[in-house]
Amino acid sequence: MSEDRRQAILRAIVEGYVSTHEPVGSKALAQNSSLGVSPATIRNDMAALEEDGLIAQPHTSAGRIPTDKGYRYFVDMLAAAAFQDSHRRAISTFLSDAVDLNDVVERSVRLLSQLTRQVAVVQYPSLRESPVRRVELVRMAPERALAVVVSADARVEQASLVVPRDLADEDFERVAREVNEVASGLTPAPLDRELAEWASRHASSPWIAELAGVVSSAARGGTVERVVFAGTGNLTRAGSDLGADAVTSVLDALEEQVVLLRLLHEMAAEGPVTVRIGSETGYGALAGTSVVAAGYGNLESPFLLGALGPTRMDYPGTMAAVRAVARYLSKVVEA
Amino acid sequence: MSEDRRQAILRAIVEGYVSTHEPVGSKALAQNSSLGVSPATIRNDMAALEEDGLIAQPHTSAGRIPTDKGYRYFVDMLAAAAFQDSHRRAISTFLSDAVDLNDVVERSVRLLSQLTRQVAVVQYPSLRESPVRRVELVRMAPERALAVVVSADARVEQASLVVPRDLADEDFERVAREVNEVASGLTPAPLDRELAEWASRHASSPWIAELAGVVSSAARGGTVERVVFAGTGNLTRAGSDLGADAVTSVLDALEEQVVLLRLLHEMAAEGPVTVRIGSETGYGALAGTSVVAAGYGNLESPFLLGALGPTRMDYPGTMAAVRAVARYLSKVVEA
DNA sequence: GATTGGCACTCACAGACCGCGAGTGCCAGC
DNA sequence: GCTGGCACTCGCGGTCTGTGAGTGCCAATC
Repeated sequence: MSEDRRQAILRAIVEGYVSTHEPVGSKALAQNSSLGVSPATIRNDMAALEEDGLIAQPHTSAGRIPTDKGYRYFVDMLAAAAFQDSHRRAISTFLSDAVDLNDVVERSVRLLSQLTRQVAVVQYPSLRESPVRRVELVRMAPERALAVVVSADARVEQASLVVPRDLADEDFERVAREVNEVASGLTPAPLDRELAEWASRHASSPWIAELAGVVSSAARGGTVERVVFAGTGNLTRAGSDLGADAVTSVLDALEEQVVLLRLLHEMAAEGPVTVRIGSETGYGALAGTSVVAAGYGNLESPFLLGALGPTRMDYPGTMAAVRAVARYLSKVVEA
Repeated sequence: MSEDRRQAILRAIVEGYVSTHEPVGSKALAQNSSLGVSPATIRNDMAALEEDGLIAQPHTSAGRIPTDKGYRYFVDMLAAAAFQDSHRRAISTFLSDAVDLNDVVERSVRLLSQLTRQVAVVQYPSLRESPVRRVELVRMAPERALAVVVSADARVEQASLVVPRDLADEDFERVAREVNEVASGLTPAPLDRELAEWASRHASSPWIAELAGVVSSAARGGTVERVVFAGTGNLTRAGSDLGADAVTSVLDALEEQVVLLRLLHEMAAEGPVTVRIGSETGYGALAGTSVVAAGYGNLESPFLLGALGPTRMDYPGTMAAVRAVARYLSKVVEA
């Protein structure tokens, strides 16, 4: 029993099940695929594959379907997925006339969801290393102010802070001018130092320390990590395996964002394009769904993107699309 | 056959069906509701109601369920829905510690989706009438620049424009200073005049006219109308009548945004809290779903919010929640 | 030893059948 | 105009059965 043939059989089962959504039996396999062996032989190999936990039968007299572990094996043995030329063309036409960064991100999610026919997720990039261009300080109420940090790459972050109720407007304006003088032109690292030093000169006004902290973190991209989705409709589109409950919990998880971001972070740390299959995600809410993730931008601390769909998904195609969009976004962000 | 009793019967049918999800029959109605008449009488009235197209039976030997028209009648005869005190408390605790406008909006959608157990939609308010505080002009590439307009209420809008490739950086900076001098402190109406006048003084540089236009429209809140959702998971949560197809098309419509915004606009024009039931929405994709919408903010040209769910929804409760959140947002925005 | 054909077995699925009961429409009587 | 009574309808859930795809095992073959 050659190890090669078993791999071929597993591959055929995965591909068959992905395309037909039905358990695949030994006979059908012998006919359709070009293995050149009889059903009985295939059955023997299938028994071995089942022993290894790579495939399973939904019920006794049915064909086999891949388990999570089987998909994993399949994904790992994928050499390099062919990337359709149509994809490449779609990317350029779809994204070429984006006007700004937000637009690029939004078009990218849409595109990714269309290419993969899955739910696409892209994290907004916050270009953390570009210098601060200007800090706007606006007094919203007697004791509340809002800091708007505009960085040189036109990212805008805002954060609110509390100011003393009895602070005179002139003093407020003066501080607003000062913080601009201190912060303008600095990238986050020196910015932190300068702001801390500046705040220490105003030790008598604790709100200035708060302001310094707020500006520092805003310059780093703020504390919030935002993500956008597209293609949530694909979860229920005909052919999705997911039951109503599964869809509900996935939608909830998407809205939650926290869970999703943590998962994507973990995955991006592991390699360029990574796949988590079903239970591998480690989140009960995502049982039955797989996630294909990649990072883009600075590879030290990348921004995240990915596609999410039923375990029975077209892994090669999805991985290729995710990789392609990640590359494109990297180019845009790095430029 | 008193007209009053028929209304009471219709009301009982709607309420019964909404709470049990099952067709309601004459016998059950006679027992549970306090109509004080026999099932036979109710049957007669039911026959009349069916004649009028207000109710229907899914199959011959089943109870009655309301039609879209029946829900409409029910909604129209709702006097004033009692607004639970728990709602009021939820609103204050949930929204009290929002830090800025975006935060308020995001908390509001979440809240609305929780109160109604439906999909909630809120349009981002763009406070169009507040004065411009500052215009940032950033050159992104030799022939591309980005204008960031910060208004006094800390709304931030950005838009990109094309500049001459051979424009010297000094000239660019000078124009950046000028546009600030011209625009700062002006509300949209005078802003338009001043900018147009300023641009006409620079008639030899057509890109300045473009800049003026871009700033004008950004000050008005930009061209994009963004909306946020929450509670999409409620579409598939147990008890939702919607089939997989219906959910798919609703999710698609939500992502589309255009359709949804148009619908909400139409509805907001009609009154404070308006309801579209099933086919009344006029969009095939929303068959089987109803929309409860309201405007908030300036009632001349309000921003929009609403809740969206299966036609079999709790109309009084949903309308009350939508109205309450709209009021709250109005207060925040007007302040 | 790997492969193959044969064979008995299992079991989900679809269709047929059926009884129950909720609900109806109609009618005669109050 | 309301009510009780009654015959009728028909969807739903249950059981039953035949069919066929698919299996596991075994003996024969290469």
